[in-house]
Amino acid sequence: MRELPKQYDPQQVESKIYQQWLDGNYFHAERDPEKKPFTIVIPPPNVTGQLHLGHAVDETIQDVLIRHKRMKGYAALWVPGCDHAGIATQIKVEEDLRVNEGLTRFDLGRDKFLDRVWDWKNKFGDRIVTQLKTLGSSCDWDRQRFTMDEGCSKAVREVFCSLYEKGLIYKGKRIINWCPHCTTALSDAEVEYEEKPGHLWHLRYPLADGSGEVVVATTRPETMLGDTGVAVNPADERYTSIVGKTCILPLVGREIPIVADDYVDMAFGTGCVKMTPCHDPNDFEVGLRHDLEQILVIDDNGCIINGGKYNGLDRYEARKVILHDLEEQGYLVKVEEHVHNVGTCYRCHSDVEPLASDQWFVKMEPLAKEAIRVVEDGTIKFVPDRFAKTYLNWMHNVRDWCISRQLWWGHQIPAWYCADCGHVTVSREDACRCEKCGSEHITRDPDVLDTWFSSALWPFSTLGWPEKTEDLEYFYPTDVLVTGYDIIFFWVARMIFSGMEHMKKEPFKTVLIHGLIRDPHGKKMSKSAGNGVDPIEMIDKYGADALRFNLITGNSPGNDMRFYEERCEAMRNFANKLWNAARYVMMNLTVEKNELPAELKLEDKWILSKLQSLIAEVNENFDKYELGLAATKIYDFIWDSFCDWYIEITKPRLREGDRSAQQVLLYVLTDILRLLHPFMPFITEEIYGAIPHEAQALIIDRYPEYDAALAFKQEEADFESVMEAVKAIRSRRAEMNVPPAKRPHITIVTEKPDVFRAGTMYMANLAFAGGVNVTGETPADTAGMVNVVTGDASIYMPLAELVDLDKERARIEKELEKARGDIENQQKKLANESFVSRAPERVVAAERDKLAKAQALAANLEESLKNL
RNA sequence: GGGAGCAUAGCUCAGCUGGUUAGAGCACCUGCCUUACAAGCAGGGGGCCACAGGUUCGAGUCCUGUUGUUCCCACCA
Repeated sequence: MRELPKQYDPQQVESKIYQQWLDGNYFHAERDPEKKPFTIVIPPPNVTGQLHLGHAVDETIQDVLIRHKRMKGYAALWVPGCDHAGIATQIKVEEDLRVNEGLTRFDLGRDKFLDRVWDWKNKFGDRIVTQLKTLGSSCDWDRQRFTMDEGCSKAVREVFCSLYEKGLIYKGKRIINWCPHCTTALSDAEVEYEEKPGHLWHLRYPLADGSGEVVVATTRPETMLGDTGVAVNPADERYTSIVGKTCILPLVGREIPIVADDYVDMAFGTGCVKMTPCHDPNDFEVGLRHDLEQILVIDDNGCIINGGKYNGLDRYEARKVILHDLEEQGYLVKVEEHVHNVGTCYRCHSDVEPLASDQWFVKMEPLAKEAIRVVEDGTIKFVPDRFAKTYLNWMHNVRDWCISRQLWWGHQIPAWYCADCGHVTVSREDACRCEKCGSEHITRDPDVLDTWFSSALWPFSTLGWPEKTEDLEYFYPTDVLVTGYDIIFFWVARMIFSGMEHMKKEPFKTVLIHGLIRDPHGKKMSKSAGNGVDPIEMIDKYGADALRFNLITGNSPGNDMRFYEERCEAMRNFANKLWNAARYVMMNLTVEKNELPAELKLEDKWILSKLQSLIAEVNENFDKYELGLAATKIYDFIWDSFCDWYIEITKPRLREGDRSAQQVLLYVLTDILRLLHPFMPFITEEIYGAIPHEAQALIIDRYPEYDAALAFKQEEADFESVMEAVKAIRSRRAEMNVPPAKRPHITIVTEKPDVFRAGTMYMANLAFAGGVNVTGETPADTAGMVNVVTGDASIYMPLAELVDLDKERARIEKELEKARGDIENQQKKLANESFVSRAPERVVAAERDKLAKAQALAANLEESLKNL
């Protein structure tokens, strides 16, 4: 046993405790045939990123789950690791190059640039790991992985080749989303749409035969340079006569056909649509149906090409010039205000340019089938389940996944092109010759794969796949995946179909979704808005336990929450409260073993019984992933039941050296530490180490289970009668401004004298009594005494000099009136035949109790009034 | 256009399968440095649970609609 300092100092404790856990190797999960496995893989944070509050919530939830299961006796494995984060990391390194050396990646060349990125990764890769440790994460660091380590890279290669062989990966020319700033293709999921005010320009295209004109409406006039047709709806009678004719594209002079296609909405604009097959997905499709020419007019950097005098202009610059020219030459009919959705890059928020490009795709339809099935049939559950709908809706409408990225940082696509025969060799080993013609004139595809391609394999690649490892055998499928709702499409969906395709087994059984952390005004936290809160700063200030408790409580599953620093402070106070409660118990401790005494007093049974209810509820909450509720209940029990009542009650017993009180205090405190440990691991471990304990460390101690032998329902109710009396006395004294030093001898009149006699010892402390007399009969002379009444007791206090008789009478009458009202309500309710017959028995019984109590209270009040 | 969430005390939010008197933190008022804790203790004020219907013996909780608000998805130029 050690002395504990008066104030809890997380700074001193946390790093020390974390080191103890590491030294004890407690985070390491062994495959144990005697134990059930419980596995979580971490959503890998960006390797060069920094911990933000979003991570903090995510990791805290996972750590709570892992610690709980570990204490429950599972082989609990939490696999940590980082993501190489293709675009994000490459952009950072390029930016660094540009600022410090004035160079681009092309100046360095691919190999040298990649060396730089690896340097960067090695320099900053530890930062986020260190930060995870600060938070208390009990990851199995022996199993730490990286999406570009050897094993994960092998998994990526295997998956690519296997999908290619099955015909589920193909290369083709499609309209893809292109970010001109990141100069790479993006998947549909990586485009964020923003509503922006714009214009609808109506342009005049003269018919080639001089018989008239068509007017088309567009939001992007610069794309007209790539127009190769005009489309109208076949059912649109206004235009039937011109279908098949041609018109002349203004400024360019190209003769383009007018075609009829169902795609066109007759009601929108003029009903005539200009077709730009290379820069609009719909036009692309229409173009294929009508064999329209494809002319790419915007290049990788967002500048005009194949556009004559406009070549080289930025797309928005070109828009101005082209509009000017159109107007000048009389082709601009009118301009309307028009709000429309503009796709932006999720990394840099530049406007995405749709353009036709040769890219690699994953064919989604066959893969989606299984991914839909396992969620629909409940093999994989979403918590809260409404997110299953979000997921299914997306999966049902999913389109092929563009997986090639024009970057250097990532898994390079294992495809080689033959210069001689044109064959594409896709291979698990690096190819030196064309597999078809044997030519050595082959070049590797320079592109890399989408970052999410490798993270999609994370649940099994981290366990050793494609090797058949024992870890994979034992720990897969994983149990819970914890993540924010914002990456369901990016990651969760892709892990599910990947798991089903390559493992033939779901990657996890439960997807636990949480909301986003917002600032106190409800705004999204971001670096650019400058409203981000650094979790490390909060940990320095209030301790990791306080931050964790803040993040885990006060919100409901799947909903966003606002971050208030004051709540960290409140949780720090809670930690301190626990600290001092423990300190107090220890100061009075002479017993050396945690065991309950042979004889329990009323209040002992009360707290033990309350503890059992808590244990049962917390375990239930855990089963339903209601972590916030569990945490709140533990908080309430510690602060209210344990500190404010039980500790206060046992003070006189401790003063007298009562060992049984010590034993109960130690017993309850120990269970409290166990219950709270997953949420506040540091302080609980620290206290545990200072009191008599059996396990080597709290982290591997058992989690409390409900013990029916310690549930004393009758005593619990009895003691609450005493509590009620205490509260009533305190309340009266406060109303009357009785100074604390004034301690009258009180008389308790009750029909349960045994119950109240058991409480006389601590009445002095709790209710400021100079002495207590418990009797069955009202004292003979109660004149001028202050009388406080509860359902089970009528208490008399000789405070005559402080009493204003009129006020007193008015107060009692008011209470009486309320009691009578209650009685009337209860009687009415119980007289209702359908209530008595239909409501469950316990509810009816409760109503009867309530009636009896109100009646007793009323009787006591009447008596009180009479004696005034 | 489709879908989802939210609306409860001055503020931010809990309230788990419908069941006593709707809770917490912060803020506010009163009294206390009572030998674990002033990062504390005791007491207190403050709520037509958005609105309108419905189901039920009973609705903050379930259903329908309305209003407000936030978000996601979608190829209307």
